[in-house]
Amino acid sequence: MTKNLVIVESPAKAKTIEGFLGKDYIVKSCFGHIMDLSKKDLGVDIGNDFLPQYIISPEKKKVVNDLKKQAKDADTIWLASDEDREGEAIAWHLLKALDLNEDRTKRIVFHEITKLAITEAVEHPRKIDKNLVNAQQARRVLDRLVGFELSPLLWRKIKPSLSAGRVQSVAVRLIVEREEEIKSFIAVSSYRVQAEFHIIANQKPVTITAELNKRFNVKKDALAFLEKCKTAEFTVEDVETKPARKSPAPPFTTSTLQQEASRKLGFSVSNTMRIAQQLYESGKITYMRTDSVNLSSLALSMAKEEIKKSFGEEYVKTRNFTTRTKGAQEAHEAIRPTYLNKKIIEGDSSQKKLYDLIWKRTIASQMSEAIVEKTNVTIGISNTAEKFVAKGEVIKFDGFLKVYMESKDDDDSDDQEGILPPLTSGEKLVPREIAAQQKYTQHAPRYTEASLVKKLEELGIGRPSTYAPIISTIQKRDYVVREDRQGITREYDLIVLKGGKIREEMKTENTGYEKGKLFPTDIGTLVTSFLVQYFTNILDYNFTANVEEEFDEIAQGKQVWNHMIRDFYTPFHNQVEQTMENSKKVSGEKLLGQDPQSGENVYVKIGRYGPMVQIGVTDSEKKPRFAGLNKGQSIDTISLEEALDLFKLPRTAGSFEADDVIISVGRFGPYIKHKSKFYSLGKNEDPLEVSLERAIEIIGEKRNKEISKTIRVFRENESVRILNGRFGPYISYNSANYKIPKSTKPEDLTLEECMKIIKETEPSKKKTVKRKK
DNA sequence: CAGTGAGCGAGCTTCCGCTTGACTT
Repeated sequence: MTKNLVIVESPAKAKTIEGFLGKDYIVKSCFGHIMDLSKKDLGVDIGNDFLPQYIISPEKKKVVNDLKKQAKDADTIWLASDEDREGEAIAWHLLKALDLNEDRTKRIVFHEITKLAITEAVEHPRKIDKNLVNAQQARRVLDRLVGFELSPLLWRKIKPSLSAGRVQSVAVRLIVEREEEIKSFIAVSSYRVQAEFHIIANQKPVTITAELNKRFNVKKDALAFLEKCKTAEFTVEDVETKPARKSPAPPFTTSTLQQEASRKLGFSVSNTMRIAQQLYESGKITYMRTDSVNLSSLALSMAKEEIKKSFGEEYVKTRNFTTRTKGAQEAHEAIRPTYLNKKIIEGDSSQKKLYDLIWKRTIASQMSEAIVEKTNVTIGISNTAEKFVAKGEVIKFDGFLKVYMESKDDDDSDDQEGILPPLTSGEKLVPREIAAQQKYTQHAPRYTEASLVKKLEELGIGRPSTYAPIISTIQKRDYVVREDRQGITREYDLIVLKGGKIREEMKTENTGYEKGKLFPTDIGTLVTSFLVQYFTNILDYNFTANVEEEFDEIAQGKQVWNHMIRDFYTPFHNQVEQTMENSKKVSGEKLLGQDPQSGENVYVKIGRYGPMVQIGVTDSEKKPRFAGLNKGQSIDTISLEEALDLFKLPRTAGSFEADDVIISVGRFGPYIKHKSKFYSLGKNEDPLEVSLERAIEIIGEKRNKEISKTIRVFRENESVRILNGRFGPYISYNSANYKIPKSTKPEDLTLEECMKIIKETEPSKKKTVKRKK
């Protein structure tokens, strides 16, 4: 009989801890939350003081039953879920779901997985903190009420299946408003003047680049300035050097890891988390969902050791970072390598890269500051008051920079500050070239997945475990798309003074090119403007921060959780009802123009299935015609001509093998239909232009592919085929697929054997293909 | 997988935060 059962949230953690505790302890995991609000109705009994209707989550039934059995055999049950609001609730749910006796149940917490931390935790058990549990209930109930009252409102007023919530709606709002800001942005230009001076230092020619301390708004002024420069003398007026220090960034949290992996490695947020999970499960890094920048004392001493060994004593400077993040709960350590003396790990290339990043960041965080010397040289111009300024930076001691430097989001800073040669006051300089370049102001950057996470974290919205899911939810709901967009070329002036002559040039640059950025869709924009209009309070960027303060008061026992919920819900529910009654259905309808053929109005709007064009009106005798917008089109930007083009499909390209070849665009893009078979059209094919010849070619290509993937067909029964697919050979029969046992060679199968496999195999439960349409 | 958008109107959709597997044919 086991004396002690310890329950933690993560199975990987369970494995490690079991090693620390010895044979009297068995450690199991509950895989996160085991109970949740019922999904039928609201799951909250409004009339009964907001009593939550908990059920054991269906996918956790097995886990709970297993734990129940283990608990029966144990003398003492140790609830060791994480030390935060959600963890406390998990402990409480375990108590309830496992039907535990409170006298032999103990609650323990630790935020480092070290033997010392765990044995200490076991020595200091406590009771479940009911206040903290109540704070979690308030959080959970509030989210449910907001989500399950706002979403149905959207179904009625905009379109079915839409969703809204405390977190996702604000995330979308950020992207929508950034786009609006960009749309109304007007780039203004000014002329930046740079001079190149050549001097001889240590018998070597060196170029110094200096920038004028003033920009000219108009070309005329830039020209006038260069004209003056023709005859001017340039003198070094001042050389100022001052030392500066640079400090390393704190160790990784989930959010900063996602940002750096995106900037330095180009990983998407979900990719980063998947790889981090693999590293965690194989024991290479600590837990990857954390908001803490704290390192354990063990980690600090390991870092010290490693830095001393690899770089020398003078590079060591251990420090404790404190979090500045709103609402951080710090149940875990920062993300770090488990063993800091392990510089390189086994694994695939992405694992190696991510590990390397984590190792460097962790080590650098415990290294000395870098000492730099900054130099500012002011160069006077004899016939005008403006000055040229040259900036230099010299690293005197590299410190942590030896290992790691954090990247910035805007990496297009073109002022490279290098080393300046020694200059003295009064020294005369001769310019080799002075150039005035027309520079345009930039709009605020669009969000990337990672910079959105950064912003959400700043606002205290979302948690380490939810950043990646938020990003995918708002894309799944079609509120936001992640895309690359082509830029446009723009002309700019370049005026160069060289050899006593001024030359003017018109040059072009590419601007506005976007890679992997988040753009709002028509639906995202419409839903956001609806919610902002009627639920300004919920969509407020500070809403989460404000309710978090109240949750904290509940956790401290200063407020009763369902009172807080009542104070929120009463006006909120009233708002919902008012909106349901008073607001009209919104579709974002816009009149594009008239159809030249019929003279009828052409509208674009959001329909039941998304953005569409409509010719004519519904209440006229003639039925209106409809067409859905294609991918990449927007009701905001589509032209009348493009809209009318959508009605040219489907079209018949001609006849092939006595059947029509029909070309159209469906949910998955443009396609060819022939003999009730579908053939996708590639990116480079225009469905309006594709000829019959090309269509036949595409049909032929697909047929050839089919043949090459066929391993065997039976003449006696052509509906049974052995095919080669993504996951290896399989049997296809009546549009259902069957696995081939590993022991048999697919090419040797007889028809009888195939039929036997088909009969014996349970028709595999069809994956519920419920998709957003 | 692949045009659907009223008319009649069933029954469905939805939140956030904890955790990993299942196993694609």
